[in-house]
Amino acid sequence: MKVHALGSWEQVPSSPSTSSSFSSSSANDPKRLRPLAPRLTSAAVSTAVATEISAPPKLRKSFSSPMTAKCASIDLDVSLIQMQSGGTRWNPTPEQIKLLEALYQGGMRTPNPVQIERITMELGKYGRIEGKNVFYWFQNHKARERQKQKRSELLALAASAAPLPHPKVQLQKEEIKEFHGGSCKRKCRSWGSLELAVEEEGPGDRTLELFPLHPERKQM
Amino acid sequence: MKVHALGSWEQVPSSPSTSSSFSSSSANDPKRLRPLAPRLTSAAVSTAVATEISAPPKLRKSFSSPMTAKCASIDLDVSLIQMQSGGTRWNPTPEQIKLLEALYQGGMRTPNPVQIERITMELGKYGRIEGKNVFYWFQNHKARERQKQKRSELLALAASAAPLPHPKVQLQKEEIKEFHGGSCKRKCRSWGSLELAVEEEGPGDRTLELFPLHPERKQM
DNA sequence: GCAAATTAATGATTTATTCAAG
DNA sequence: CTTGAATAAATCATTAATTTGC
Repeated sequence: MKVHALGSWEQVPSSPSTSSSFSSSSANDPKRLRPLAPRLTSAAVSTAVATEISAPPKLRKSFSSPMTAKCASIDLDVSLIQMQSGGTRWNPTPEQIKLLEALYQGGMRTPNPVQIERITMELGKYGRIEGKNVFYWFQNHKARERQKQKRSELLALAASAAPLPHPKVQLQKEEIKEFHGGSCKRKCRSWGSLELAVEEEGPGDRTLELFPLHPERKQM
Repeated sequence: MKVHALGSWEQVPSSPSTSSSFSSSSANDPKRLRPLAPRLTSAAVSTAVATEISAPPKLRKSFSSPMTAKCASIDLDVSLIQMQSGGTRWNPTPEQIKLLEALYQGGMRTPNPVQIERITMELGKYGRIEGKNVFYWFQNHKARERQKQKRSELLALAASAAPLPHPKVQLQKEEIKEFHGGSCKRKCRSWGSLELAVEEEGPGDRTLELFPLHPERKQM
């Protein structure tokens, strides 16, 4: 068995089983393409999810342990298998989230590899999880907490120093919700026309630059 | 994919939240300050390396030393040596750079794991190199070429005193949809740039994501 | 009630910035 | 100053929530 050790990103398998990982290139080429397989129906999804949660160690074997390769040539196959087996993204269980948040609360922000491994193992008790999920969780959580902080600061600022009837502040959805005191739960589409001169819409809106040069070359 | 390994997680508390090892880590969250990275002691390094976990999103193969072309147990030693030797960063030889630039010139931007491995092997003939070096090189080169491009565009613009080449207009959701005619749903961000418009590669190309090698530097 | 349609939340990727060695 | 390395910010994409029309 070879084990390469530790090289930078490599993880050392305790058994010869894995390693390849290249496969992880989960979504390989069809990067942006809509999944060939039509989206699962909600029923199917529910079932799948439920099953998965209740029986973590079972599903998707190929996804979690592609045993092959250490040679590039095989990776392709692995990728295919992996894709077919329906690689779904990690969906944290309440227990997992609880623990992660506790750690974050405790001050953890960017756990090192050793810490990540420990956390992964601990969380593995509650459901399938990988180190990268933990890593990503901290990255995202940290970033989003920052955003929240920044926004609330802005909000406070706009509120305190607002001689203007309609402060020109770009509010985020959550803030708008907050602002309206929860009386208007959603229906964001119409929020823009409420008393607040908020013109922001859904998450799909963005500032775009016109004149795409070769849009057809991207994705398709 | 998966694996885990070495980490010995002795004594697994059933109530993780109290695990001292967890919270102990990064108690500080220096917002912007980047702590001086104290040089790791060899002992620390060994430990870190030995338990490196990494489940980097993509790239997981052992992109390590050149000399272990096919797999090997030597990787460990090389890594250690490299790290212990004062953590010198990769210093590309002229031959290596020449080849990399040739590849870039040929259109390569974000080589996939397989490609990276091949490149690493090839470049290994001229000097020590790891997959991550190749990865970083492409990332940086791409980014810096972009900066250069942007700067020169700005200069040209200032010189000609011409109006903005790409007027930014805030489109509404519906307009965006209409504008794109549904052929390209998203991914509009880089359209404004000439260079970027053509940079995309074939369907087989994948991007690699890095896993922080020494996150502990932030925390200590 | 229910299932399609919408919207919000968030996992995963990519790009921009920053740090610091040489 | 150049550039390898690393992190943060922005973005993309999928899943869960919620709403809506029947």
